[in-house]
Amino acid sequence: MTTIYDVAQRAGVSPATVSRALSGAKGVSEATRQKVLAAAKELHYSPNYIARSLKKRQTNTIALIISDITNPFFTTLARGVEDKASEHGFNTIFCNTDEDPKVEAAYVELMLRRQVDGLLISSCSDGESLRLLARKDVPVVLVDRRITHSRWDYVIGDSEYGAYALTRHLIEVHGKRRIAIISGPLVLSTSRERIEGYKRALREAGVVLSPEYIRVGAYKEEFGYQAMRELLAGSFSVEAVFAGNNVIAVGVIRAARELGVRVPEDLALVTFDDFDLLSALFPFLTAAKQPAYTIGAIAVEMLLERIRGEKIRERREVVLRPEIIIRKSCGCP
Amino acid sequence: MTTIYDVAQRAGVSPATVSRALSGAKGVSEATRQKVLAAAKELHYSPNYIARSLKKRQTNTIALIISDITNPFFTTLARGVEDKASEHGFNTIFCNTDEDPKVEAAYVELMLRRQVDGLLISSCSDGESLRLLARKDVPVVLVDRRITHSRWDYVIGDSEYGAYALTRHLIEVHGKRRIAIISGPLVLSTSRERIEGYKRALREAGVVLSPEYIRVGAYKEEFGYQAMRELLAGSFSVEAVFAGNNVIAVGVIRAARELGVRVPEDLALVTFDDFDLLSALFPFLTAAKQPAYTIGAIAVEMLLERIRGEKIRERREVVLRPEIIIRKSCGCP
DNA sequence: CTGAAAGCGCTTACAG
DNA sequence: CTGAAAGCGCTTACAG
Repeated sequence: MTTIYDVAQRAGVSPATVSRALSGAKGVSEATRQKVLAAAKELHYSPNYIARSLKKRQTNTIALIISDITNPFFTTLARGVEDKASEHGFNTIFCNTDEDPKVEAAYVELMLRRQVDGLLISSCSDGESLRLLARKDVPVVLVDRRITHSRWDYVIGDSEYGAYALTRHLIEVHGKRRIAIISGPLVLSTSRERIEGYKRALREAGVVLSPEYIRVGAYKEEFGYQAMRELLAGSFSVEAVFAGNNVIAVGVIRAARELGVRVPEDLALVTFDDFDLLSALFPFLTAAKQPAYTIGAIAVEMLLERIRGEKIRERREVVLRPEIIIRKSCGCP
Repeated sequence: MTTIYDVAQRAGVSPATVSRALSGAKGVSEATRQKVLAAAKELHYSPNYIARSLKKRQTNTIALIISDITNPFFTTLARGVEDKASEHGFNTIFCNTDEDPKVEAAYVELMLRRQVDGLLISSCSDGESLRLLARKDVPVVLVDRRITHSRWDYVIGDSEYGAYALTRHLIEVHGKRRIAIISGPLVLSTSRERIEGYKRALREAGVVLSPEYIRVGAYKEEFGYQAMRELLAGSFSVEAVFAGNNVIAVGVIRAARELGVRVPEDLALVTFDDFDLLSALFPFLTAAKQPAYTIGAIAVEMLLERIRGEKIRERREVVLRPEIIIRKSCGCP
């Protein structure tokens, strides 16, 4: 491996000068710079960023901790993160927690050891596994899910609004009353806020439902499936379902299909998060589509500001309104 | 930041001993180890992996260079990579090239500077942009796309077989003859091999077509769209289309829809790569589904073997057969 | 079993 | 403008 010393020798200058010339620092004469550049080229010199990172205490790397890159919402968010980060010379390490707080905590610990300059986190807990992070002063921006009692900036979609709009649509346009919600766990802000929005729409319409209509579990396909089966098996005569997110929606559809329940004829369905490609091919699901790419891109910008050490005292809270896309699954033509 | 020196002082031993105790090396007495562990804990010591990487000349990091994480095939492949890599204590840096060789070359260069221990690459060129890599002896495993004249291991799907099976299905089961292919660029092995498979099926069936039925372009939605429009506008009376990959298929469907051409009634469609979620919800597209997750996982294992320096002389060529999933878009009930 | 010392490949005050 | 020197935080022969 050729180092800065080899280049220095070849160019007949000191390593310090090579470093300056290569980094484009000013105090270097043009002649020297050319000599160094030529030597570096001849030797196919490639600087070692690990050494630089150690010295500068900056790695130009950020971590993105999410539940699953395979979830289209996170895929798009991740792309937004990668694009914006690399635009600024940062690379991104991706971590999938599969909604397991233990895995999340382990990844956070590992990323800290790797000296990432900052972290983007969609936490699968209410911050419990992030307690060790709170003690450090490494920059963090929360994405998709906020943690109320933390001081970190966040960029999220407006869950309350999306849920409200979706539920209200079912009530007003389609005259549904018996609307169930199949929600993620209450430790997550998205779940709580979507339930709030759902409740507000019902309240405004004067609909009173048994608590059984609210199913709280996990953002997992299997939970959507189970919950839907239970709802269909019970004597609730559910007319419509609000799936807490796209993964749950998949389970809901599977359950409905198995039981011969047709969507939307027998059961109206609305959901959070869109499936981009699917919707391009088969515009079917009525959904609250969050600006996933933008969430990722904005989060990176905010993180980089913190990394640069810009003095921003207050916690920044960015809440982006989802787009309500009316298609067929709710019963619209 | 607390370092190994702080821990050493606290434990009343030398930094060398701390290093040994923490790394679990053997030559350390149990008593000393406990003292060190206790001191490390009290001080919330977190080892700096950058320093370790510099010394050990190993970063435990690999790079995954693909065209677009947003493409479901690569999303799943990436998940396979991340799972397998982290299982072995490696982290993954993701790079999206958007099929631009310049971007690819820049990423490769950058990853080398970052001292990744190895690279997984789905190259968007025929290796041109990887020329500088060929000179180094950093481990590389090609995924999804092979480069014939290189010495690197690869893990890919069997494009020739998949294309053959798909085309043959159109001919034998549906009696189609006028089958067009909308293919990616010829610099990519996947394109060439899919065209080969397509041609073999036609040849065996004694079908002779004008070269106009073969459209070569890019793995881009826009190209699928344009090519489909041209095919439909011409006097080819195309009965069926083989879309070179999933992205092209999306463009094909958009074009057909715009022109009021129904799939499969007016036009049969088969494609490479499945859309996992979409297919779970709407089983419609007949496709050659490549084992994307497995491709990623196997590629990592092979890469790690190279990184460990295991002496494997020959180039390893893993070709995984895609599953032919017959659904409705080809005309099957 | 333990420690002193060198070194991984850079950057950057400090002098001149 | 240029160089000698120190140091980033580890690991690991080499001694003892």
